Amino acid sequence: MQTDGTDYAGIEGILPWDGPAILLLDLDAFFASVEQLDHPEWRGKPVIVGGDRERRGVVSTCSYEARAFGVRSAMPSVRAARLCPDAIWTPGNFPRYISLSQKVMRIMQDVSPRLQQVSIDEAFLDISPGRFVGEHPVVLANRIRERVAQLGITCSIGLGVSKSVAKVASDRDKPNGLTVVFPGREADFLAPLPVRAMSGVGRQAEKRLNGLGIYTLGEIASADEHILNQVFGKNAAMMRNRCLGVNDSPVVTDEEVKSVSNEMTFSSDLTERIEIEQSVSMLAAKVARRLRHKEVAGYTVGLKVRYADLGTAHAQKTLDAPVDDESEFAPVLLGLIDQLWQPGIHLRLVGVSVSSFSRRVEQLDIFGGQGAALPPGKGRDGPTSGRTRGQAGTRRGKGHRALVEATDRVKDRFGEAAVGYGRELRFRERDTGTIAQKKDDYRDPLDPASRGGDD
DNA sequence: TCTGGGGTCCTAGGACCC
DNA sequence: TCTGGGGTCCTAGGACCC
Repeated sequence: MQTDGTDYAGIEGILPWDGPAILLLDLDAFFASVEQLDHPEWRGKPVIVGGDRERRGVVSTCSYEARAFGVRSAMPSVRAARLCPDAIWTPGNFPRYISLSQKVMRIMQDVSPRLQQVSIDEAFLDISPGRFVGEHPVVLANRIRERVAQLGITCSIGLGVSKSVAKVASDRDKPNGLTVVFPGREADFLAPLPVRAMSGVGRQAEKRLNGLGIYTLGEIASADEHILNQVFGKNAAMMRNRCLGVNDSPVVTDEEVKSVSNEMTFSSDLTERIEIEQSVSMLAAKVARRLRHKEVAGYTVGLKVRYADLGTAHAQKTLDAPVDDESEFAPVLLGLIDQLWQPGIHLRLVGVSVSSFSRRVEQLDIFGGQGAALPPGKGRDGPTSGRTRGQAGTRRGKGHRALVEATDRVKDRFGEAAVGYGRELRFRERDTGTIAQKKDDYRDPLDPASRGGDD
């Protein structure tokens, strides 16, 4: 156990903990650790998850053995391959990661219900002594660490009086570390650390702070107000408080999703309008399917592109009704292409998003759902009427909606590649070449004529 | 070194309304 | 007739996080 400098080992049950106790758990090199757990022959060796050593892409996660060669997350795959030529590369197994992540989250929830999952491998837990929690925070942190270890992976934990202290603490001792900052010791713990150690200080802010002669969190804490305003804008006071270690935002459970997006970088740039339209249609179908899975629909659709020079641009449009069906919003996206692209321009990435999941519909629904602006079919048709699910599709009638839902079910059972509308399928043939190869055993489960004789 | 993919939040200008 | 100011929505871009 690392602490703020005092040797607290062995006295955790004796020294009382005054005030809030927030824990941050971070799974060590999570994806790579799971791969080493599942492939014993990879243990002790450099493993890289993500990317592809020959193609455009970056490292998602790498094992500690690979880090010894200088490989890091977000590093271009080509560079990682040069630094560590003998690494084992794997594309990753996301269903497996999700399942293991859920087990970790359940372990944490056994300790306290006040869990805030930040990402697949990271979560805050409020273990303040009181209503839900009786035991000493350090005892609980150690118990969580032991139970996670029983799953075959390790985690690093930071414990302190606030989320930002816990977060910074969790980074101090990796992997498999526990760093405790006892109440009252926050300022001393944070002061000597470089500005980048604080969450919310990225490359740009670091550069500006350094330019103003500020290098440590302690210097942020004591900087002039106008200096901090210059760098952090309206967040200036919050950042100073974070650097002092005083309480910041609470642990928030059940945060709702605000947007859903998918994007794709192509192995070679897109130059033709038809290719761009096909990619937009394919991404729209993916986003729509995720929206339906989450049972949300959004008013705003967005198109994003990245040019050959890596500059990006966006265009968006807000619709009159929320959408979760690509046949409703893909045409809008196709119309946005002209704002971002002209013949002769090379695109290396295309992205599609849907956001603004709830707005005036709910407000109008409070008064009976009879607003003139609402398309037919909206109103009090059940507990989900306020959530916008299925509303966009009603304009096309029940038959279309039924087809969409049947298609979703087929994809749930047979995978994403099993079904595709014309455009989407042609695009995949062209981009990957894999669908074409698989054509021999391709069966459209919705079309009896193409069904095999195996049932 | 030549940069993925999924997100959240903030800023700032313009349109529009009162 | 040419004007203030506040509020909200929409849009585009960018910083930051994992």
